[in-house]
Amino acid sequence: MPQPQKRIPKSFFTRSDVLQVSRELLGQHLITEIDGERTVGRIVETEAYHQDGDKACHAYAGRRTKRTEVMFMEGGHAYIYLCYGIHHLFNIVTGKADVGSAVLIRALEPVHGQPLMLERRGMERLEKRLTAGPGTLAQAMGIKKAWTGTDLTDPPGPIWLEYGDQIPSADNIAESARIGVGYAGECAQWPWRFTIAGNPWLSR
DNA sequence: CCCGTGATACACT
DNA sequence: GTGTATCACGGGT
Repeated sequence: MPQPQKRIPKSFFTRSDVLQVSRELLGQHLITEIDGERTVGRIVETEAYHQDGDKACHAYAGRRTKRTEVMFMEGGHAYIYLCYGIHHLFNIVTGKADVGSAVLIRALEPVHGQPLMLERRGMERLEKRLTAGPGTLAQAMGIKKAWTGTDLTDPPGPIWLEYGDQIPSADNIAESARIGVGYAGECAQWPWRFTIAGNPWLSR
């Protein structure tokens, strides 16, 4: 028996509805492999960003800069940037080329490689703060800013996504306002944050 | 509540 | 080219 195709294909990410992609990313697995060491996390919290009308989006109104250029790549690429001088934030670009939209991964449930994640975070014991937040999960997974622009669907990459085995039903997906975007005026209140309701690994 | 941290974006020479 | 306000955070008080 051949193994089922587990890696999430490009067609998943190139769809134009970033809200739908954000919802469907819940329950999927984010995987990194560095020097043969693999870490796996189940996505439990996402946020959507889109250039059209969304003032919280770095690509708002089609604004292209050196940093945001990768947001205009075809869906399925990584957009990684440094926030507040310390934290690497990992996003997945969505949609067609030349449209700036992406999904921020905000929290993971550790699935595999917890000892290495703990080491990267300088922690002794498994507790929520290991991966509950976009900056901490990037550190736990060993995500590097140099990976921005990487094609997440092109093996063998250091980072990719696979279908998870526990996908939440629509009833178990909660929507709320995005975190930390108060500067974006009325857009800050849009319910573009998606979580697996009640999951213990959520941020905040 | 407070603040470290450094890249980035953009205004202005 | 240079100055500087800002930031999709996290940890501690």
